[in-house]
Amino acid sequence: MDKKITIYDLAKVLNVSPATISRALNDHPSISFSTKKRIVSYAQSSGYRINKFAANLSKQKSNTIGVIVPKLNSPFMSAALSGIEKIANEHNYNLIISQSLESEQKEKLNAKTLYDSGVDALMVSLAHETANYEHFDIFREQKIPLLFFDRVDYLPNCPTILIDNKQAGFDATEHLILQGCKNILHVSGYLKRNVYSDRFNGFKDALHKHKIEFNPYNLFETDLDPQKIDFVMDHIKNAKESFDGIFFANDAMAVACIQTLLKEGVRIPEDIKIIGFNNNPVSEIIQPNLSTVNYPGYELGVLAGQSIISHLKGNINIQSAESILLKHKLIVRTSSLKNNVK
Amino acid sequence: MDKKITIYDLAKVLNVSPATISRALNDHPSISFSTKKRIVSYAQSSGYRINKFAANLSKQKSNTIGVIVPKLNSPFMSAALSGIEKIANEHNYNLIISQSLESEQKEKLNAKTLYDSGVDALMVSLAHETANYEHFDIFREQKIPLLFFDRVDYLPNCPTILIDNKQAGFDATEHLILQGCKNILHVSGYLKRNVYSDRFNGFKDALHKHKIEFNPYNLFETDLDPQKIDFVMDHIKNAKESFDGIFFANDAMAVACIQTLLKEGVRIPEDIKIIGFNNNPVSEIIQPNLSTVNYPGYELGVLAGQSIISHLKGNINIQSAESILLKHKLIVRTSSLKNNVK
DNA sequence: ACATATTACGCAACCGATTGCGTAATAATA
DNA sequence: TATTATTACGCAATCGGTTGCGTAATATGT
Repeated sequence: MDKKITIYDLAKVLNVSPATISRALNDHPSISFSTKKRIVSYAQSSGYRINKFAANLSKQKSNTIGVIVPKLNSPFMSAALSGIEKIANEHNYNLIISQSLESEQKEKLNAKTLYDSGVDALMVSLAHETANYEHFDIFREQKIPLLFFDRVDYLPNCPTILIDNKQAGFDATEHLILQGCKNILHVSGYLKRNVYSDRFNGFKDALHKHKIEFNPYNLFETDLDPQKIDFVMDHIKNAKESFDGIFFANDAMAVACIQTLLKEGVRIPEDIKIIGFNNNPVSEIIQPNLSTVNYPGYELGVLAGQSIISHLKGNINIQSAESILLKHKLIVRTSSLKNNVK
Repeated sequence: MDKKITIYDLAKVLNVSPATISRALNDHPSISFSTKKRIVSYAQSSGYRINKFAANLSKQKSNTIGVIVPKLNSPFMSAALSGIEKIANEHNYNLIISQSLESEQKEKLNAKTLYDSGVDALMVSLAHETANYEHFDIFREQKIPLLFFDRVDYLPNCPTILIDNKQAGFDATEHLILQGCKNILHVSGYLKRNVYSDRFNGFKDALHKHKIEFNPYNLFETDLDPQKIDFVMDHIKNAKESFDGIFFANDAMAVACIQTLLKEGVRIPEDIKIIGFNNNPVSEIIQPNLSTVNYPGYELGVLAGQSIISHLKGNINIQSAESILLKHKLIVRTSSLKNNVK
């Protein structure tokens, strides 16, 4: 119905210049209170809406933050995104979310698109595949804040937000050892990614601390797709010395394994003790309840959001350019317990 | 380092007008093939990047789709968003995602913000609270495509994408009846929302078809927060005639209930048969496995994305302005079976 | 060879808000 | 009262593409 109304229309009606309108609407100090009120109230009643396209062009910023994640639909990632969105929303930033679907090429394309879209900042959780980081150069050249969360790498001046995966891997492994495990299998994700290599390193450290030898067959690298649990099962069955404990790099895989093992008559935790990672909702449902490591997705998202916002608002203290490590927490349930007591 | 380079810079170097640059880069037919090639290749090598702010302003469109959902972090919603993102991405649209957190006020604010941001279309899944729809008027006035998915209402010319909740509710209920249930409780969400009222109506229809009387205590309205399972338990215990079947409007609540009932010594499905809704991953994990209704989130997202894109591209056949009902599917597992056989 | 059609591009207005600089009007100071 | 400082606003350039209209150059038709 009504045509779009601009500050020029307002200016004409109110007998002031468009500049005054713009300043009044932005609460600029050099406009008197009375005209400010007059302008603002008329703008309201007339149904004026700012044209962000024009504002963005002249200010060269968009109040938009870009996010690239591997997949939207995982409990962890959607929790993280939820936290990010909450903070962004509170600070009047829009969130453009895109998925790399674990493909480096898509990640590169998304980065280009988001750059072209003029995002004021970019938050990334890396795809499994991603091996080089040239697609982020342009952001760094243009001084567009760039932050990594969860699946990170360490580029100069790029904050990272994640938990201490190495320590968490250590804790999980040591827990199994303290429950009596002597021959532990670690089912890992792609070791190229920090989150998995760190967990693996924690795993090795724990073995080392407790003078348990690490053999290549104690590690099984996967894509963590529970559909492919059979590969893991084969590895377990073909072990020279049967495993008495398994540390999974995520819960989904652990759950799939528990179900398969139970079906085959293996007792958990009596025969094999199992611990997962992430504290996925299913870990509390599966019988026996799955021990795991809590990975606070929502809180991580909130912190990541706050960090990027404070960058954008210019509160760049030295700290905020550093890594933030969130506290993880070992959650011991029955799947890993020596004496199956509550 | 390098300043931003514009089409004016290119024009100067290549001795053509900015208009020609623009047309060449947009593959406009009135530019000869040879100059097109010259311009495009030079633009490439010079590192030129379009300024979308300017392009958006002059074209008055942004290649951006806005999405408002109640919560990002639910298995269903993140699956739907994943599907939407995939389609949008394939068609070079950006997705701005925001959460209403079940608050009507936030939904209104988000709608305003997205409008101001100049989204080319809006996709909405309504908050529990939302009772009036004025915040969408501006979209309809400006002919900005508006689509509802899952939690919908029927505004003129607004496509809706969802499953046939009434039929699904009917199927779930009839299944319980056919398994021998005579006194079924329906634990519903807020009945203001279509998805829940439809399921409830299906519930009633099934009772009616099988000549089972419906009493007010056969319905229990909740916010479906599994934390508040105690209210449901109270209702169950205080029933005059004890229930022999429960139809939950979502799986999370059903699972919480199963766990509580089992703890109290109630046998499932022998004493009470239970069916959920959504086919949440936990439904396959819980013991006994939870019967449920499959609600294909990802597919729904894909369809919603395709529908909105086809609107935007102008392929507006009459069909695409209509509702789309996806196929649901009853998934029978052990939690509802008369004879507990596989 | 002359009229007409087509091709290939340039001109300049336009999208709508922002902002540095300048200045008239009013207030404060000497 | 004359002078300086403040206040409150207007002017006009700017952000960087897009696009309707006009036209010179070349091609086509008779």
